Amino acid sequence: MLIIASKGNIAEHLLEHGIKPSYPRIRILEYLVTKRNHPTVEEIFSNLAKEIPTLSKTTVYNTLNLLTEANIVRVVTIEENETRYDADVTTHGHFKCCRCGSIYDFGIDEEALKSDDLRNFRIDEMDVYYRGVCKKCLENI
Amino acid sequence: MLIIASKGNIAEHLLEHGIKPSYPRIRILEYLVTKRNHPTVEEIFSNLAKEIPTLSKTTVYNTLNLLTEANIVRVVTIEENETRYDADVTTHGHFKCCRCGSIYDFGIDEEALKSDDLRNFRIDEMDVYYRGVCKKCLENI
DNA sequence: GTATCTGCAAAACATTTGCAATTCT
DNA sequence: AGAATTGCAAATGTTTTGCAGATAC
Repeated sequence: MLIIASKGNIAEHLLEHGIKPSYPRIRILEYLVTKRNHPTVEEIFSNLAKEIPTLSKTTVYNTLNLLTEANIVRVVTIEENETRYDADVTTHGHFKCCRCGSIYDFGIDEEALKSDDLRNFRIDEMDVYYRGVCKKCLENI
Repeated sequence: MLIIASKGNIAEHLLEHGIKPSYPRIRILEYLVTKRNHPTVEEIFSNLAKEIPTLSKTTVYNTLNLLTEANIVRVVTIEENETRYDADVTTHGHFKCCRCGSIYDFGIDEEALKSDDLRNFRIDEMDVYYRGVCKKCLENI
Protein backbone atom coordinates (compact mmCIF):
# COMPACT_ATOMS: atom_id res chain seq x y z
CA MET A 1 0.00 0.00 0.00
CA LEU A 2 1.40 3.37 -1.00
CA ILE A 3 0.81 6.46 1.09
CA ILE A 4 1.68 9.04 -1.53
CA ALA A 5 -1.30 11.27 -2.24
CA SER A 6 -0.58 14.98 -2.52
CA LYS A 7 1.52 16.72 -5.14
CA GLY A 8 3.86 17.83 -2.40
CA ASN A 9 4.62 14.22 -1.62
CA ILE A 10 5.10 13.43 -5.28
CA ALA A 11 7.70 16.17 -5.60
CA GLU A 12 9.44 14.93 -2.47
CA HIS A 13 9.35 11.41 -3.77
CA LEU A 14 11.14 12.55 -6.92
CA LEU A 15 13.69 14.59 -5.00
CA GLU A 16 14.49 11.65 -2.73
CA HIS A 17 15.52 9.74 -5.84
CA GLY A 18 17.60 12.58 -7.22
CA ILE A 19 15.10 13.66 -9.87
CA LYS A 20 14.25 17.32 -10.27
CA PRO A 21 10.48 17.64 -9.82
CA SER A 22 9.52 19.52 -12.98
CA TYR A 23 5.84 20.05 -13.69
CA PRO A 24 5.52 17.29 -16.35
CA ARG A 25 7.38 14.83 -14.15
CA ILE A 26 5.15 15.53 -11.17
CA ARG A 27 2.02 15.14 -13.26
CA ILE A 28 3.18 11.90 -14.87
CA LEU A 29 4.16 10.30 -11.57
CA GLU A 30 0.98 11.63 -9.99
CA TYR A 31 -1.02 10.00 -12.77
CA LEU A 32 0.63 6.66 -12.11
CA VAL A 33 0.17 6.90 -8.37
CA THR A 34 -3.47 7.97 -8.61
CA LYS A 35 -4.68 5.72 -11.40
CA ARG A 36 -3.39 2.28 -10.53
CA ASN A 37 -4.51 0.57 -13.72
CA HIS A 38 -1.05 0.05 -15.27
CA PRO A 39 -1.45 2.61 -18.05
CA THR A 40 0.38 2.67 -21.37
CA VAL A 41 2.38 5.64 -22.64
CA GLU A 42 -0.52 6.45 -24.94
CA GLU A 43 -3.00 6.46 -22.04
CA ILE A 44 -0.82 8.66 -19.87
CA PHE A 45 -0.07 11.03 -22.72
CA SER A 46 -3.59 11.44 -24.06
CA ASN A 47 -5.10 11.95 -20.62
CA LEU A 48 -2.52 14.43 -19.41
CA ALA A 49 -2.43 16.27 -22.75
CA LYS A 50 -6.02 17.38 -22.11
CA GLU A 51 -4.80 19.43 -19.16
CA ILE A 52 -1.24 20.10 -20.31
CA PRO A 53 -1.57 21.04 -23.99
CA THR A 54 2.16 21.53 -24.49
CA LEU A 55 3.02 18.04 -23.26
CA SER A 56 4.82 15.85 -25.77
CA LYS A 57 5.01 12.12 -25.99
CA THR A 58 8.80 12.38 -25.92
CA THR A 59 8.61 13.86 -22.45
CA VAL A 60 6.35 11.04 -21.32
CA TYR A 61 8.86 8.52 -22.66
CA ASN A 62 11.83 10.35 -21.16
CA THR A 63 10.15 10.68 -17.80
CA LEU A 64 9.03 7.07 -17.62
CA ASN A 65 12.54 5.90 -18.45
CA LEU A 66 13.88 8.18 -15.74
CA LEU A 67 11.38 6.89 -13.20
CA THR A 68 12.09 3.31 -14.13
CA GLU A 69 15.84 3.73 -13.75
CA ALA A 70 15.29 5.39 -10.39
CA ASN A 71 13.10 2.44 -9.33
CA ILE A 72 10.13 4.68 -8.64
CA VAL A 73 8.00 2.88 -11.18
CA ARG A 74 8.07 -0.57 -12.67
CA VAL A 75 7.64 -1.75 -16.22
CA VAL A 76 4.82 -4.22 -16.89
CA THR A 77 5.27 -6.09 -20.17
CA ILE A 78 2.29 -8.38 -19.98
CA GLU A 79 1.43 -7.34 -23.51
CA GLU A 80 3.85 -7.91 -26.33
CA ASN A 81 3.29 -4.76 -28.28
CA GLU A 82 3.19 -2.05 -25.66
CA THR A 83 4.75 -1.28 -22.34
CA ARG A 84 2.70 -0.50 -19.26
CA TYR A 85 3.84 1.18 -16.05
CA ASP A 86 3.10 0.58 -12.39
CA ALA A 87 3.82 2.91 -9.47
CA ASP A 88 3.78 -0.05 -7.08
CA VAL A 89 7.33 -1.36 -6.98
CA THR A 90 6.76 -3.97 -4.28
CA THR A 91 6.92 -7.65 -5.27
CA HIS A 92 3.64 -8.75 -6.83
CA GLY A 93 2.31 -10.47 -9.94
CA HIS A 94 0.07 -9.26 -12.75
CA PHE A 95 -2.97 -11.02 -14.14
CA LYS A 96 -4.52 -9.96 -17.43
CA CYS A 97 -8.11 -10.88 -18.19
CA CYS A 98 -8.37 -11.71 -21.88
CA ARG A 99 -12.07 -10.97 -21.86
CA CYS A 100 -12.30 -7.51 -20.27
CA GLY A 101 -8.66 -6.50 -20.64
CA SER A 102 -8.24 -5.51 -16.98
CA ILE A 103 -4.93 -6.08 -15.31
CA TYR A 104 -5.09 -7.23 -11.69
CA ASP A 105 -2.32 -7.19 -9.12
CA PHE A 106 -1.89 -10.26 -6.97
CA GLY A 107 0.33 -11.25 -4.09
CA ILE A 108 3.08 -13.78 -4.64
CA ASP A 109 5.06 -15.75 -2.12
CA GLU A 110 8.60 -14.81 -3.03
CA GLU A 111 10.06 -17.80 -1.23
CA ALA A 112 7.75 -20.28 -2.96
CA LEU A 113 8.88 -18.86 -6.28
CA LYS A 114 12.56 -19.59 -5.67
CA SER A 115 13.25 -22.68 -7.73
CA ASP A 116 15.91 -25.19 -6.78
CA ASP A 117 17.16 -24.91 -10.34
CA LEU A 118 18.35 -21.39 -9.53
CA ARG A 119 20.40 -22.35 -6.47
CA ASN A 120 23.42 -20.01 -6.28
CA PHE A 121 21.92 -17.63 -8.82
CA ARG A 122 21.40 -14.00 -7.83
CA ILE A 123 17.82 -12.98 -8.58
CA ASP A 124 17.36 -9.23 -8.94
CA GLU A 125 13.97 -8.97 -10.63
CA MET A 126 10.91 -11.19 -10.72
CA ASP A 127 8.18 -10.65 -13.28
CA VAL A 128 5.14 -12.90 -12.92
CA TYR A 129 2.48 -12.58 -15.59
CA TYR A 130 -0.68 -14.67 -15.78
CA ARG A 131 -3.39 -14.54 -18.41
CA GLY A 132 -6.89 -15.96 -18.31
CA VAL A 133 -10.40 -14.88 -17.37
CA CYS A 134 -11.18 -12.92 -14.22
CA LYS A 135 -13.88 -13.75 -11.69
CA LYS A 136 -16.23 -11.01 -12.90
CA CYS A 137 -16.07 -12.13 -16.52
CA LEU A 138 -16.56 -15.78 -15.55
CA GLU A 139 -19.73 -14.83 -13.67
CA ASN A 140 -21.15 -12.83 -16.57
CA ILE A 141 -21.27 -15.63 -19.10
CA MET B 1 11.59 -33.39 -21.77
CA LEU B 2 10.74 -33.50 -25.45
CA ILE B 3 11.25 -36.62 -27.53
CA ILE B 4 11.13 -35.03 -30.96
CA ALA B 5 14.39 -35.54 -32.82
CA SER B 6 14.12 -36.52 -36.47
CA LYS B 7 12.67 -34.48 -39.30
CA GLY B 8 9.99 -37.11 -39.76
CA ASN B 9 8.80 -36.45 -36.25
CA ILE B 10 8.84 -32.71 -36.84
CA ALA B 11 6.60 -33.10 -39.87
CA GLU B 12 4.26 -35.35 -37.90
CA HIS B 13 4.23 -32.88 -35.04
CA LEU B 14 3.09 -30.15 -37.45
CA LEU B 15 0.46 -32.37 -39.04
CA GLU B 16 -0.97 -33.31 -35.66
CA HIS B 17 -1.66 -29.63 -35.09
CA GLY B 18 -3.21 -29.13 -38.52
CA ILE B 19 -0.22 -27.36 -40.05
CA LYS B 20 1.01 -28.38 -43.46
CA PRO B 21 4.66 -29.40 -43.07
CA SER B 22 6.29 -27.26 -45.74
CA TYR B 23 10.08 -27.23 -45.96
CA PRO B 24 10.57 -23.81 -44.30
CA ARG B 25 8.17 -24.74 -41.50
CA ILE B 26 9.94 -28.00 -40.81
CA ARG B 27 13.31 -26.30 -40.72
CA ILE B 28 12.13 -23.51 -38.43
CA LEU B 29 10.49 -25.88 -35.95
CA GLU B 30 13.48 -28.19 -36.19
CA TYR B 31 15.74 -25.25 -35.35
CA LEU B 32 13.70 -24.46 -32.26
CA VAL B 33 13.58 -28.07 -31.12
CA THR B 34 17.30 -28.67 -31.67
CA LYS B 35 18.73 -25.39 -30.37
CA ARG B 36 17.01 -24.81 -27.05
CA ASN B 37 18.46 -21.36 -26.41
CA HIS B 38 15.26 -19.35 -26.95
CA PRO B 39 16.33 -17.76 -30.21
CA THR B 40 15.05 -14.50 -31.66
CA VAL B 41 13.58 -14.15 -35.16
CA GLU B 42 16.88 -12.63 -36.26
CA GLU B 43 18.83 -15.62 -34.93
CA ILE B 44 16.55 -18.16 -36.54
CA PHE B 45 16.50 -16.30 -39.82
CA SER B 46 20.22 -15.62 -40.16
CA ASN B 47 21.18 -19.16 -39.23
CA LEU B 48 18.70 -20.88 -41.50
CA ALA B 49 19.31 -18.45 -44.37
CA LYS B 50 22.85 -19.87 -44.66
CA GLU B 51 21.38 -23.19 -45.73
CA ILE B 52 18.10 -21.95 -47.26
CA PRO B 53 19.12 -18.93 -49.35
CA THR B 54 15.57 -18.22 -50.51
CA LEU B 55 14.21 -17.98 -46.97
CA SER B 56 12.66 -14.66 -46.06
CA LYS B 57 12.15 -13.07 -42.69
CA THR B 58 8.45 -12.79 -43.48
CA THR B 59 8.20 -16.56 -43.62
CA VAL B 60 9.97 -16.84 -40.30
CA TYR B 61 7.49 -14.42 -38.77
CA ASN B 62 4.50 -16.11 -40.40
CA THR B 63 5.64 -19.54 -39.30
CA LEU B 64 6.38 -18.53 -35.73
CA ASN B 65 2.95 -16.94 -35.42
CA LEU B 66 1.41 -20.10 -36.81
CA LEU B 67 3.35 -22.30 -34.39
CA THR B 68 2.46 -20.07 -31.47
CA GLU B 69 -1.26 -20.12 -32.27
CA ALA B 70 -1.09 -23.90 -32.58
CA ASN B 71 0.61 -24.08 -29.17
CA ILE B 72 3.62 -25.87 -30.60
CA VAL B 73 5.96 -23.12 -29.48
CA ARG B 74 5.81 -20.51 -26.80
CA VAL B 75 6.69 -16.85 -26.85
CA VAL B 76 9.32 -15.65 -24.38
CA THR B 77 9.21 -11.89 -23.84
CA ILE B 78 11.88 -11.58 -21.20
CA GLU B 79 13.38 -8.80 -23.26
CA GLU B 80 11.37 -5.70 -24.05
CA ASN B 81 12.54 -5.09 -27.57
CA GLU B 82 12.54 -8.49 -29.19
CA THR B 83 10.54 -11.68 -28.96
CA ARG B 84 12.14 -15.04 -28.33
CA TYR B 85 10.68 -18.48 -28.96
CA ASP B 86 10.76 -21.74 -27.05
CA ALA B 87 9.80 -25.20 -28.33
CA ASP B 88 9.21 -26.37 -24.76
CA VAL B 89 5.56 -25.59 -23.99
CA THR B 90 5.47 -27.25 -20.58
CA THR B 91 5.13 -24.99 -17.52
CA HIS B 92 8.49 -23.52 -16.57
CA GLY B 93 10.10 -20.17 -15.85
CA HIS B 94 12.87 -18.24 -17.59
CA PHE B 95 15.88 -16.63 -16.00
CA LYS B 96 18.00 -14.13 -17.87
CA CYS B 97 21.55 -13.48 -16.75
CA CYS B 98 22.26 -9.79 -17.21
CA ARG B 99 25.99 -10.45 -17.35
CA CYS B 100 26.33 -13.20 -19.99
CA GLY B 101 22.91 -12.83 -21.57
CA SER B 102 22.03 -16.53 -21.30
CA ILE B 103 18.47 -17.53 -20.70
CA TYR B 104 17.97 -20.50 -18.37
CA ASP B 105 14.85 -22.60 -17.93
CA PHE B 106 13.82 -23.44 -14.41
CA GLY B 107 11.11 -25.54 -12.83
CA ILE B 108 8.23 -23.86 -11.07
CA ASP B 109 5.72 -25.31 -8.67
CA GLU B 110 2.45 -24.45 -10.36
CA GLU B 111 0.47 -24.90 -7.14
CA ALA B 112 2.76 -22.62 -5.14
CA LEU B 113 2.24 -19.95 -7.77
CA LYS B 114 -1.52 -19.89 -7.39
CA SER B 115 -2.23 -16.81 -5.33
CA ASP B 116 -5.26 -16.54 -3.07
CA ASP B 117 -5.95 -13.20 -4.73
CA LEU B 118 -6.86 -15.09 -7.90
CA ARG B 119 -9.43 -17.38 -6.29
CA ASN B 120 -12.17 -18.09 -8.84
CA PHE B 121 -10.07 -16.71 -11.69
CA ARG B 122 -9.32 -18.98 -14.63
CA ILE B 123 -5.58 -19.00 -15.29
CA ASP B 124 -4.68 -20.03 -18.83
CA GLU B 125 -1.07 -18.91 -19.15
CA MET B 126 1.72 -18.33 -16.66
CA ASP B 127 4.83 -16.41 -17.64
CA VAL B 128 7.53 -16.24 -15.00
CA TYR B 129 10.58 -14.15 -15.82
CA TYR B 130 13.50 -13.56 -13.50
CA ARG B 131 16.58 -11.47 -14.11
CA GLY B 132 19.86 -11.43 -12.26
CA VAL B 133 23.28 -13.06 -12.42
CA CYS B 134 23.76 -16.75 -13.06
CA LYS B 135 25.97 -19.10 -11.04
CA LYS B 136 28.73 -19.20 -13.65
CA CYS B 137 29.02 -15.44 -13.86
CA LEU B 138 28.98 -15.08 -10.07
CA GLU B 139 31.92 -17.50 -9.85
CA ASN B 140 33.96 -15.69 -12.51
CA ILE B 141 34.19 -12.34 -10.74
C1' DG C 1 -6.42 -25.84 -61.63
C1' DT C 2 -7.30 -24.13 -57.39
C1' DA C 3 -5.86 -23.25 -52.93
C1' DT C 4 -2.02 -22.52 -50.12
C1' DC C 5 2.54 -20.84 -49.20
C1' DT C 6 6.39 -17.80 -49.95
C1' DG C 7 8.91 -13.50 -50.26
C1' DC C 8 9.60 -8.84 -51.65
C1' DA C 9 8.49 -4.14 -50.75
C1' DA C 10 5.94 -1.06 -48.24
C1' DA C 11 3.36 0.07 -44.16
C1' DA C 12 2.53 0.26 -39.35
C1' DC C 13 3.80 1.03 -34.65
C1' DA C 14 6.23 1.85 -30.49
C1' DT C 15 10.32 3.87 -28.98
C1' DT C 16 14.70 6.58 -29.34
C1' DT C 17 17.67 10.24 -30.86
C1' DG C 18 19.38 14.88 -32.59
C1' DC C 19 18.89 19.27 -31.90
C1' DA C 20 16.86 23.79 -31.29
C1' DA C 21 13.81 26.32 -28.29
C1' DT C 22 12.37 26.96 -23.66
C1' DT C 23 12.58 27.09 -18.84
C1' DC C 24 14.64 27.40 -14.24
C1' DT C 25 17.91 29.14 -10.96
C1' DA D 1 24.35 33.30 -18.29
C1' DG D 2 24.55 28.38 -17.80
C1' DA D 3 22.66 23.96 -17.11
C1' DA D 4 18.86 21.13 -17.39
C1' DT D 5 14.41 20.11 -19.56
C1' DT D 6 11.18 20.02 -23.13
C1' DG D 7 9.29 19.01 -27.69
C1' DC D 8 9.37 18.67 -32.59
C1' DA D 9 10.85 16.00 -36.48
C1' DA D 10 13.40 12.38 -38.12
C1' DA D 11 15.47 7.91 -37.41
C1' DT D 12 15.36 3.20 -35.68
C1' DG D 13 13.95 -1.42 -35.24
C1' DT D 14 10.59 -4.96 -34.97
C1' DT D 15 6.55 -6.86 -36.72
C1' DT D 16 2.60 -6.86 -40.02
C1' DT D 17 0.32 -6.43 -44.45
C1' DG D 18 -0.63 -6.32 -49.57
C1' DC D 19 0.14 -8.57 -53.34
C1' DA D 20 2.46 -11.11 -57.11
C1' DG D 21 4.86 -15.20 -58.15
C1' DA D 22 5.91 -19.99 -56.85
C1' DT D 23 4.59 -24.38 -55.06
C1' DA D 24 1.83 -28.30 -53.85
C1' DC D 25 -2.01 -31.60 -54.37
